[in-house]
Amino acid sequence: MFQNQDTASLLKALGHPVRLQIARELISGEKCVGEVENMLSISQANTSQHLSILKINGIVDCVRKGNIKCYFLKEPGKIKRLLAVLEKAIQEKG
Amino acid sequence: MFQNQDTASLLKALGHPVRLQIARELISGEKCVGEVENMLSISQANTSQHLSILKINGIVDCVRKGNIKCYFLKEPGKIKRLLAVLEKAIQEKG
DNA sequence: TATTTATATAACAATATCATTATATCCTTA
DNA sequence: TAAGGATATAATGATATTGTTATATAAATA
Repeated sequence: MFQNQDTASLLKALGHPVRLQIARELISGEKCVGEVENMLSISQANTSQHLSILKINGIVDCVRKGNIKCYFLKEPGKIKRLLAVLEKAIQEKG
Repeated sequence: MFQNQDTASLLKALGHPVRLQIARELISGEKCVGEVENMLSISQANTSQHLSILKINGIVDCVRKGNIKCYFLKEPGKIKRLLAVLEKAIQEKG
């Protein structure tokens, strides 16, 4: 059972509609907290909390730029591939 | 984008170490409840509950064979691809 | 230095998930 | 049709997750 717990944690982190959507939005490039907040129409606090979970699980990282903080996918290629596989699976299911 | 909820549900279903391990074991072929139970060393009831969650989320299906019930991956190719992508992502992370 | 803007954290109530125990159901066979 | 094996379900308590509200921190600027 190699890295089973790590893999499960990664899946779990992405297994929430808000966090999955954030990951999707970040494919097109880094976004600051306020942008994510507006795109998903959720509260500032909740946005920050979900971003924190994504960061803890190694999915995103962030960099401060003066007053704001920009979040970005740590490994965009991998996330892109993962989402592509998933989309295909889901589409063919319906 | 509207498959977002479905995709998140799929990820969530696989985002538990026991269920992820079950999915992995089923790659090599169908297994009955008792076999899964023994392989993972968890209780019968818990095994059944996790299998039920996997089934509800369209990841596995089952067929009764007399006294026993065999569970199998509904779309082995897709699960295999998904896990392959994940494994690669995890391995390169460490 | 005081104010403003952007983000993070704490506290909390509501709900969900989890594993366990006990019991029920389904199928086979005697 | 009764008994036994295999699986499912119900009930439950413990823990985790979620979103909200309120507050704190950090950086820019007045």
